[in-house]
Amino acid sequence: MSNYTNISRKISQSSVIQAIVNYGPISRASVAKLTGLSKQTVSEIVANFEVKGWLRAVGQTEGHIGRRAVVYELSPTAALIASVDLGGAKVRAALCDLTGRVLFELLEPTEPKGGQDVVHQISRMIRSLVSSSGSSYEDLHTAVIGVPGVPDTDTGAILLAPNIAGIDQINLEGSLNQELGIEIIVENDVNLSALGEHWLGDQGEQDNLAFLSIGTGIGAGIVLAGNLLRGISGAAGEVGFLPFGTDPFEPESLKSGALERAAATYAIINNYKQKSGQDKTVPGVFEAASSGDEDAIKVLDDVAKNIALAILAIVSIIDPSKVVVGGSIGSRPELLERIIAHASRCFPRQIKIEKTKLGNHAALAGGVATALYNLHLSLFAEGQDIGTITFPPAPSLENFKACELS
Amino acid sequence: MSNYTNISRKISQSSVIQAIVNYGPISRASVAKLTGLSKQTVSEIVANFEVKGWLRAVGQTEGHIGRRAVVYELSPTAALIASVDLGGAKVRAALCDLTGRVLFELLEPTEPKGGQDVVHQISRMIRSLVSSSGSSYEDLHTAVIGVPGVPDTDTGAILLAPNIAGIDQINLEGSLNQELGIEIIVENDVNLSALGEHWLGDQGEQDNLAFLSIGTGIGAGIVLAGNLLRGISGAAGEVGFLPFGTDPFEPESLKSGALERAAATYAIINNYKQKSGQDKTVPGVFEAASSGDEDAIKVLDDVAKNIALAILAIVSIIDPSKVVVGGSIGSRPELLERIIAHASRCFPRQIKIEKTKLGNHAALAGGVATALYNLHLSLFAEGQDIGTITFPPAPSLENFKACELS
DNA sequence: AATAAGTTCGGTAAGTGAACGAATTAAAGA
DNA sequence: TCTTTAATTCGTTCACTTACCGAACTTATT
Repeated sequence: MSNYTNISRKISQSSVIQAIVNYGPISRASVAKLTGLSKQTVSEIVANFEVKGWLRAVGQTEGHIGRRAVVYELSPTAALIASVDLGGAKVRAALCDLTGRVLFELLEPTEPKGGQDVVHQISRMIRSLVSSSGSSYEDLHTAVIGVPGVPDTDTGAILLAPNIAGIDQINLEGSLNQELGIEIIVENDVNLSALGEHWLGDQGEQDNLAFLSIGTGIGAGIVLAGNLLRGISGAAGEVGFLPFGTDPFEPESLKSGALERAAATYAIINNYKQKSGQDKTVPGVFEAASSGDEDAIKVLDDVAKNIALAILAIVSIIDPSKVVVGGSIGSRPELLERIIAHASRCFPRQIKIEKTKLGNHAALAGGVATALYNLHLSLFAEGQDIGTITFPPAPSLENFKACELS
Repeated sequence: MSNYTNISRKISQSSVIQAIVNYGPISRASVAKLTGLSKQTVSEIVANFEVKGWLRAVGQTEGHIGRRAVVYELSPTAALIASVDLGGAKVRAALCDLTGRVLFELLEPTEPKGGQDVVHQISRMIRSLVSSSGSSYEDLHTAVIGVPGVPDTDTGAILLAPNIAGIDQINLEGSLNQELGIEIIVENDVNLSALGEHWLGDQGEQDNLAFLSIGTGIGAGIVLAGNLLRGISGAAGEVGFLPFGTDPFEPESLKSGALERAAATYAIINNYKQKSGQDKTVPGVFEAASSGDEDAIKVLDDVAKNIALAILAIVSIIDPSKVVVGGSIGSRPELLERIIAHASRCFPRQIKIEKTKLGNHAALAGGVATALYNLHLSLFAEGQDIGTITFPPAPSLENFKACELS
């Protein structure tokens, strides 16, 4: 209740947990040294958490002079979290433990009826994951849902997601919360991808990154000071509207965005048809380019040039540590090469442009990071924003690539 | 020393001061309600600060049921701060009290010899301001210096400031600290202007703003979540390199920036000469345009169009609550009109574009905000980043326009 | 014997709730 | 109209709780 009673304890608890999470199995004495707390305080806090099941003793040190130390770690199965990547074509869901390790993963085609049917599909998948894991459903704490659109925080609807029918007509967060009875966090998939790349990429080194997704549409997720940049109306990273590639003053650009008209799926198909007269899919154009088709090469080079300009704009304005490029089109290495070549010719400093490390698992990983962050905040700091909560350390990259279904 | 001993008190102290600063003369009982602390705790903290001279009783409530309350306020003269705007042509310096009120202001031409001579000039101006105020020099706590370049945090030199000779060869912060014996904060002037506009503009409503300065060069200051966005190499807001107006792939654009080549002082003079064959200053071109000179109108319209595209890029990427335009060129109302007209034709949402409210006092006001923030942090939270420190409320706008020398 | 881990004990800082005294206004009654 | 009483708020005092630390001590190793 009181201001005082808790805040000091919360800070101490939080730093103890941070130390244990970050420095693996560790003795209470070492935690005391790391945190600056006294040995008794650490012992008391650890004892409390051990009783509640969040921490467990896992062994003893050996080989050092002096008494052996009992080492503790976060009890991984004390809670479960679910991360779901809801796409226009596929739903990907993962069940993870408290350390972020993926226990089980599921991939299904998205329920074509959309709307409430998708809600049922997601909750069915999550329940099925929990039962395969053999855990109690009670242990499931949070689910993060990545969506290809803009979540409206007031209504819970997902706006600007043309690929999922009726998703702008329902309260996704509310419905899922009702069906699953756990905390639900809904976030844009590109934003989650940015967090995922940041979490598994260079967390600790830099707290700063831009993720550029190029596929059916173009969007960017921006991580600043470890947090997502959302903007005043949730539209930060709407780089599809950057004025490159097509005339931004044309009425058409006001609808779909000048850059999106010049560098996403539709543009590649269209531009190739205009040049060559042939109908080809996006992979088809890439294939044609690699076998020497001049028209295809020109089309892709134009895309690369416009993406390079977009990256230049991002870098000029926010100066991130690096730009990670992903999405079905963006992860093509032959495109990335060209992007880097163009970008290096129009910016005075070196820009770090990299391919996504996580591929189509980026949003899923970002969801796990978000859920873990949230869970740590609510469990160990009890909602107090202490300002020093960091993401728990990321598990290995491979962890998120176990399920290599397209 | 201990983690515990201080942090709780610091948080309490900080919230008490915040309440008093934000809610003007206020009784201890009200502070207790606002902060959630108990009355005794508040009394104790207020008593401590009153002894030290930071707070003072200023009267009693009257007319309400119940016992009269003694109301307290921040003692304005308990400390002084200085804000200096070091420009290529002029040095502007202001002395302010703890509430941010400007006590005295000075304006001088910048010492043309540059380097260490500028250091002497600044410290002489600050000392002279303090003696005119009749205060003791001991009361001066912090000076913030706004500079037209990038402060190098390692060496203390100011990079990319061609208008002040030798300023990249000296340690500005170190030298001033040695001459004045107080804390010195050196910051880019556009960044300070952004903070200033934010502080006096819509602080409280939105914690989010972009300031675009167009003059000899082009730069932007970006405030996100109430803080300056600096970027990984301190280059956030380097919008002069945005690829608009001239070909970004030309080698010349790598030096001075594509947009800067198309929309700053030099571009206006040059483009007008190319079109008309005549040499005119920037004010000359503006005058010609207003009296119907077609060439001048075209030149300025091109500038406006390119600025509009830059604003579009900023808005697409960071989605600020508004974009404030300033600088010697940017504050021209006839230009702003055109910028707004162009911008509204190429972005789907309404963009709030406004003229600077503070004019050439923006950087000065930003310096005051920075100094106050810093002072509050060090005095009342004793350096602990509690995460909830906000800027003290801004005084009236007019406060910063007292001295209307150009 | 030296060293480190972990516990026990006494003491301090900070903060709370409840009770109380002080000061004031509003309203009821003479 | 004047006086008394009730209601209300401000601010302090007091007893108690929580959280933490340092030092001394026990335990278990090399």
